[in-house]
Amino acid sequence: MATNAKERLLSAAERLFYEEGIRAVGIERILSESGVGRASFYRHFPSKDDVVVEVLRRRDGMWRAWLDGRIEASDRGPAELPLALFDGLAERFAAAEFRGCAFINTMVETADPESPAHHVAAEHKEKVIARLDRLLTDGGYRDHENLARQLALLGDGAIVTALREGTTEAAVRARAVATVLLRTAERVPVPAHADTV
Amino acid sequence: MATNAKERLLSAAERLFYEEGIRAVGIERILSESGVGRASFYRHFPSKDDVVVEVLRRRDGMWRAWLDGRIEASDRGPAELPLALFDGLAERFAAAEFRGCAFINTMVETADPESPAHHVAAEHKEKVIARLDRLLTDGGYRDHENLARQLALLGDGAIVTALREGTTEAAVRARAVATVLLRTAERVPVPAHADTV
DNA sequence: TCAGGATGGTACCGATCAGTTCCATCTTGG
DNA sequence: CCAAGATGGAACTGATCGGTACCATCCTGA
Repeated sequence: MATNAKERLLSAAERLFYEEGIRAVGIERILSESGVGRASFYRHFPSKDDVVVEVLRRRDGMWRAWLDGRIEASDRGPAELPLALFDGLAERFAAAEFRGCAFINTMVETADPESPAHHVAAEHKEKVIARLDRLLTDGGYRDHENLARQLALLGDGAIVTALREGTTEAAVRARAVATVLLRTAERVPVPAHADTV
Repeated sequence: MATNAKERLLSAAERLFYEEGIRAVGIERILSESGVGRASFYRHFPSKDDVVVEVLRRRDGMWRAWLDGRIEASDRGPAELPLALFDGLAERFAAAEFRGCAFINTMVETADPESPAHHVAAEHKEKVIARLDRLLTDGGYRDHENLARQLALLGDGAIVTALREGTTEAAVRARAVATVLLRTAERVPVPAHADTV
């Protein structure tokens, strides 16, 4: 192989889909920007829809690995570690290429909730919520599942708000709400060296 | 005029754009579903983009009128009247045709932040925030502008969450967060017959 | 060295896109 | 009652869509 055409296709498609939208990007664009021939494209993917799904799967993995990295790198204590999500979002919003959440965007663009792309996007969010749930459980929060879903809702709200405003303010705003939420939440008594929010 | 072709065009376009997305709906669909001739379409609108903008303007007016109605019809006291937003969202999420927020969807579909459609969508959100701000001011909240933006962020988060989940739960979740937010917010002392959150 | 597989390029397909033009018809105001 | 304007229908444009077929070339493993 010349230099892994499939990989070049996926990375070009991922960037273009995110920056301009799935429907807005034609096969031609993906081919020219990746330098891959038309025939090679259809040797690797049966159709454009399959590329969309595979791009989303990749991005799901990358995104959650990024979140894990932000959690590990955070100097917050266990009780306020969930706020690392919003610390990370603030960075993302500042990026020049920020164009919202690829998964929300996909669900908006792909109206059909039964489409494979919609499912992958929905599954991504559930995985993120599961991660937050673990974080909150470790932080000693009683109603961790409900809290996880509230934090995820706040995160998504921040993302669409940042897309509209074009600034990072939404992350700070959402984090402030999350902080109030965690402060007022019930926690189970932790045995030793407990830290507070 | 046969029976106001322009009105039929706009209402058909509004429904189709919302249900299936702007890019996904071609002129042909709008024509066949509205029963308007092709030539008549271009007599009323220079291009499809102009229809998009006018549809959004209409929807902006309708949406905020609906919000005002929900506020007026609410039996909540001044301090918790802002929660009427989430009461209303719960109803919207339950509707069969619910497909998220037309303005968020437009900003997602229309990648270019300088496009007229994007601007109309962004302005809509600012007007909603201004309405919430007035509500919070009347409710006696000190940091009303910040609170208004936090509630709007919660509302948008609830909408995209509801789009993903397909249930009304997100409205309840967001309202719970909003309730905590209002309960912990500082309020100016009100003279007489003050009511609490 | 040579064969086989992967590759990039191009021509092509039918369908659909937004937009233009022309025309027959219908409605309505004067 | 009739003229003027608004209308719906259809044919057409050039561009682009996703997808197929064919071909010359290049890289690599045996």
